[in-house]
Amino acid sequence: MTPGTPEATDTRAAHETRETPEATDVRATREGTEAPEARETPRTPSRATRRRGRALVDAIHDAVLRETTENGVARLTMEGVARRAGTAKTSLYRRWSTPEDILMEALHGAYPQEEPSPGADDLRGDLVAALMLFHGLMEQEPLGPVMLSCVAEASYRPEFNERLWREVYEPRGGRFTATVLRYYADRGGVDPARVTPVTIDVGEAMMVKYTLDRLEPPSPAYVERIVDEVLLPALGRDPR
Amino acid sequence: MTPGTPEATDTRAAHETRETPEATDVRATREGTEAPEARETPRTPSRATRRRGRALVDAIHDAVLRETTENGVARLTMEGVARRAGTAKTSLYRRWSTPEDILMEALHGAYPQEEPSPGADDLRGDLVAALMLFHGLMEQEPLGPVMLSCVAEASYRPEFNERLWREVYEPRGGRFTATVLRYYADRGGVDPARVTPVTIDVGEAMMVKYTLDRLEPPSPAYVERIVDEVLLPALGRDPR
DNA sequence: ACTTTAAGATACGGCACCGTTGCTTAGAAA
DNA sequence: TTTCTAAGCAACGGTGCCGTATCTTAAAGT
Repeated sequence: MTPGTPEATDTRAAHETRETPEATDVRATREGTEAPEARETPRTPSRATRRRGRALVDAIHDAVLRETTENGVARLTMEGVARRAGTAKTSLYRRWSTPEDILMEALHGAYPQEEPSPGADDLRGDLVAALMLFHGLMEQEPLGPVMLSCVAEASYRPEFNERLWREVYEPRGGRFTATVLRYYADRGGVDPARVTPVTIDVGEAMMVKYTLDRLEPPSPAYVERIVDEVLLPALGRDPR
Repeated sequence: MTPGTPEATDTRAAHETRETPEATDVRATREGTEAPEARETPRTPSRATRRRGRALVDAIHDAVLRETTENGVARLTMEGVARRAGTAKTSLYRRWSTPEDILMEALHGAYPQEEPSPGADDLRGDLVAALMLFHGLMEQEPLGPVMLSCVAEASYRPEFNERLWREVYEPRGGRFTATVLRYYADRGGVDPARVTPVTIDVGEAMMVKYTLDRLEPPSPAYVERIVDEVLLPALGRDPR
């Protein structure tokens, strides 16, 4: 207990007074250092309680997602995530070795696993519902922006793209209009020959393009227009 | 053959021996420094000739585009561009203040300004031609990958997105199927009521989605399928 | 109550990039 | 040729992140 230490902040004082073998000279260095002060990322203050296990991991997942929406995948750093989560870098490195590992895990957990459940005999209604499911995904904070950023990153990093498919998309289903199209094709509501890679993709393609251009998902009315003006005609069921 | 190898130091030697007012001590420091050795970015060797004006700017434009294809917009740095262009940071700061400024200028210059020129009376052929124009854009190195990376960056940076539209897309035309659709709508080949934001966008949307998913543009055959299976039906001209 | 485990705080050397400065020198203009 | 302009080189102090190490301490397990 070296006496005479400035009382500083309570928590810090505890560390300042720790005794090391070569206490004297080392402490001299330490007293010279100033408080680091304001950084870029919001610093979550050290809390009274200390989180462990799931609670901590959840907080970190949340932090990595928010970091990504604000800075993008490419600018993710361990320090940033730690700062945002209000934890120590050490706790991150204990479980993961890169920020992207954390992101993948967070995405896997946050990605919704609902599938569209076509029913009745309402092709149009089921298509709209399927696209609205996709819509909900892109609209929901922070998942929507994060997914956009991931798509962006994936566009010039094949390994990242692969990982995204393997660790997020595929394990989580994520077939939207495809489910509906196959359902009706099997039951004669749609000509199976019309269910092609092109027609399967066109609904989501329109949603993605719209969102990339305007930086926000289309309105529900626009989603219906996609179905009426493109999807149904492509299925040979032009409403006009 | 690798640039930056020790014996390439001839040019540097000239600077080592330069005489400064306080020559002695300053040079002492310098002699202590080692050659920087291999960096991340390919270092273009200092050439015999010294480029100026357009030639230099062109080289820098080229460098920024290649940097972007490899690292993405988010990881652009002045040092990286300078290294790649084989020039000095000083020369960059003389003209631009951020790597993105350079990128915008390079894109503006590199973006093709052709417009589809619909002719004859061949709606299908003109649509395919228009999409193939777009296809050529995405396929051509380094423009395609760069545009993808820009789309990615734009997805979480509204100012960047705005700038892209203002400084690249809009001044360079870049209407593809839209031009064709309006042409035929004016001449009765297509019902004007069918030319909507949705139908105008769907061709490009499919191209973009395909490229984002697979990291390469679709084949010409696939482009034709887009026209046959989606675009024409949406225009009320289902080939079946 | 005591022990074990995991979270947290702090520091460290290293590195890449920042934006700037002082200077040399090649190329173009006079 | 000489003069002027712009390109190039090297260095600087500063910052942010890297990955690791050391030590303290709260929380969970016994």
